[in-house]
Amino acid sequence: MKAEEKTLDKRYEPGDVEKRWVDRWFELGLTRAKTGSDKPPFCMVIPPPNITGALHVGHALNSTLQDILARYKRMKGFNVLWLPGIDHAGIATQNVVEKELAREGLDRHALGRSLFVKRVWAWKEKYGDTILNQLKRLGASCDWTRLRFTMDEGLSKAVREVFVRLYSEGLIYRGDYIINWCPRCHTALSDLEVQFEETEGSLWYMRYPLKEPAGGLTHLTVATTRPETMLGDTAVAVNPADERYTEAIGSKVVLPFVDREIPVIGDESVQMEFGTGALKITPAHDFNDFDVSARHGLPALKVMDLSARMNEEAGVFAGLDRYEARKKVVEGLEGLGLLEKVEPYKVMLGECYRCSTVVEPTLSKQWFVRVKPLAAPATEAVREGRTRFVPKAWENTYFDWMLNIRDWCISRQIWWGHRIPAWHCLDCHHITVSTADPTECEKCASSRIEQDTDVLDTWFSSALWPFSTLGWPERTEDLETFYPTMVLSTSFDIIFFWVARMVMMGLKFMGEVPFRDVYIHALIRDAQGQKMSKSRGNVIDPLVMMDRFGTDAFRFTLTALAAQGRDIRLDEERVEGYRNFCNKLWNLARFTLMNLGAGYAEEVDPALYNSADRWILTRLSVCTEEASKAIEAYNFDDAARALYRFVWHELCDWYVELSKKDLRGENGGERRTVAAHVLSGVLNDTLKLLHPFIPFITEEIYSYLPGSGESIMEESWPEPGERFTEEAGAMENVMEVIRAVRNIRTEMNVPASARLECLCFSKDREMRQGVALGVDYIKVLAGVEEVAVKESGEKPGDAVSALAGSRAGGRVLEVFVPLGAHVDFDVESKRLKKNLDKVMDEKASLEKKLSNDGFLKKAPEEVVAKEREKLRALEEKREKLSSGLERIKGLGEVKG
RNA sequence: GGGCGGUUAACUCAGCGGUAGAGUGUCACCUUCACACGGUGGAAGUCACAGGUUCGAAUCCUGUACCGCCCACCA
Repeated sequence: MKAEEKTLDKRYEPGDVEKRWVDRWFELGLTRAKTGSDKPPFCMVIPPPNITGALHVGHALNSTLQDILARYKRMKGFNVLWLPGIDHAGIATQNVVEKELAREGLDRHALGRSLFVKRVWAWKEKYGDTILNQLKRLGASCDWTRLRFTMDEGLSKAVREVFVRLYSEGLIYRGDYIINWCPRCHTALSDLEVQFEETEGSLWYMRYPLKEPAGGLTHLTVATTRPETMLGDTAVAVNPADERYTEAIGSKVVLPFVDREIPVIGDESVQMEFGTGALKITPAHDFNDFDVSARHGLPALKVMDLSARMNEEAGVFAGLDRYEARKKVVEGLEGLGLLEKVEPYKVMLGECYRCSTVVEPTLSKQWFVRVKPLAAPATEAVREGRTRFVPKAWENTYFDWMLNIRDWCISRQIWWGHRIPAWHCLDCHHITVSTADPTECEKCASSRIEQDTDVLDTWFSSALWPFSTLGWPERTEDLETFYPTMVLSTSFDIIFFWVARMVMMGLKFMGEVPFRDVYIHALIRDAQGQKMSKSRGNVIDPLVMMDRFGTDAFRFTLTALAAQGRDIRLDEERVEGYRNFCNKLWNLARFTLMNLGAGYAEEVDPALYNSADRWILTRLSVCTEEASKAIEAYNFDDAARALYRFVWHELCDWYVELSKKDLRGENGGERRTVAAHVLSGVLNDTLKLLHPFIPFITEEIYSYLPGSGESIMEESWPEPGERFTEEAGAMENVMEVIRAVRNIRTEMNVPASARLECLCFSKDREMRQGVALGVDYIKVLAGVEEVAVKESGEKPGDAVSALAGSRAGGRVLEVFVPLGAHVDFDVESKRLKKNLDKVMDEKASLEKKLSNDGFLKKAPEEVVAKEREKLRALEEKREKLSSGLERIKGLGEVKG
């Protein structure tokens, strides 16, 4: 891969380079974690993407940030294990395969369970690694040899072990409860799998006649958003404190259509102000009603089947879909004169997170995890800081949820997933729960046993991810070495689904938190701030971005935008900007390589460094420290920005320009050698610093550098080097002069051909000396032919056509440009006037401040001193400006 | 109904007690031997609004407005 004589293209073309390095890293085994390493361990588990998934920007961001950590820690000398994996994604995958079957005119019932499951496995073999390849393409430096799948053998074992242990401790139970039912997927859903959508609905006021008049009432009017559920009503509830209905409590109403007599009960949960203050109770189809009925020992009556069609209990409505039934019920009531009124009303409708079908709360026999006993230690762990959220604000979200947590419905009526390890005895109905498949009932020894048909919620296996992937329940070396993991990086929307449950399970089964830090990254929106969604058509496809701008550019964009606690608005233009940055880096490398040539030396005596060398080395040292600190604090955006600024605005804009003469050999062979050495050294370190962010281009460039190893991944992370503060400061002053002269040049329309002489004044001796050292640089970079550095107060003599004041290190530095050039007096005097006005303003406010007793007394001394110094400087500046203005006026008149 | 976050240059965002910063865009000039995916220079902001704390507030506190998210069983 070395290309001694190869000349690099002017533009960096990412395509081939990226492919080549993905393969190369794998060949070299550089991303593999070592067993029995004496390096300190650093482990992260990847949030396993769904096998049905394709890489979206969220994955791209999260994986990029984790990759930065992994690469950084590796270079820092850690034994890094970034463990990859994929999730079997129960319902999602089943849906995909069912759709495939539908295209063939089949359905899963036609196939039968075992064939269907085989079919899903086949699908997984074929398409399951799509997203993994996309992650590889993104540069994710996972240990791909340790890839895990939530349904592989080891993990399935862990799932059974956990289920059995929780069951035997009474933390898993089976029972009839009201759950969220998806009538399309035909399965129960956990609370979290239901998404609420505000929908325009109606509030129907319906009259239920009282069996016998009570307290002057002949009927009760109830308000409901779901008239069809009245068929399953088993009571009407009113608030016992509601005087309107006091006498009705204890009496009965007759339910229309079905002529069922149901009691009127008193329950404090009823809001008197809402509707009529009378609430119909449908225990089998409403969460709240279920609770009320439980308090009063009421029966529950299901009136819908698994597809949300009305069942035989619904009498004449049987067989109708719930919405048709709603229409018919309303019409029927109207016919009976029992519909009092209808009001428009906004309802929050629960929808299935997979298929958006409106969920039907249904009474059903399901398996549950009793979470309260698990939640308590999980809350405690975060409170004690054993697990830390970054940004910390998310801890409150976590606590809130833990506090109000409800039992977790873990059974799903689908076929794809971990089947529940419970066997029902057909003779004695005992349930045998076991890690190994039993052959007989553990109670009556009957061999007539059947395994429960339900599978577990996908998140059940995900909850074990941090230890199941490391080999648990075996006590493997990986488990010993890498648990607890160091960081979990994920998005806020799965704090409940996943993070909280991992903490609970980790504490329960490992006795230790699963990770030290939880980094919650930003949510990516489109350029308009809209959430990306297929229906909006505003999805930015990471693969397209990577094709068009290169993976590095895309990664760098995501990183630079990843400020903590804030959403990201992703705009293509940003990616383009960072693509340009990559190109800039590429050309910096080209320039460096072009200049290494014969004079290049590996070692150079530091005593030979000049001011520019020492300046850039100092800046590099500062940048190194900034980047390291920022990564450690998860401020990836700060790190990216610091590096961007350093590369472009310090290294390229200044050092490269400052060193050009040296590199051309115009200042002798020694200078040439030293400059080449410094430039290539700085580039080398810069590449290392950038590598975690933009791995491909840095590897590629690194491979061309003399003395480079097989991969930049094996290099150590740079430590901040020696800083030459004073000399770097002097260099900054020189740069200030250069900028000032350039400024004058442009603003005064000084033609390139004009001879420019420059006079620099300062009272400060050190500054004068510093600038004097940079005279050569000023000449070259500002295009000035003569430079003189004088003590302030000396007469500028005849060189009075113009001047510019500029601040440098809090002191005023002046640059006089002599006659000889064409000078536009009009423009110049305007500029001076403007500057003067600005200075006067600043001065006025400073004077006010300094005449303020409070300020003088309370502000720290150094602040006051600083302000005094500033005022003095301003005063000087003002004098120069006004005298300059006077002189220009005079000249203008003479000339005119 | 609770809770959280946002409001800074045309756009996207940093800054979070000492009178404003970046990138993109824009304007002018530059086909200079790393790069026009480039260079140099410029213009551009009462830091949402109103009060308060402070010698001093974009920055802290209290309200208001508008945007966005999360949670919640008023049917």
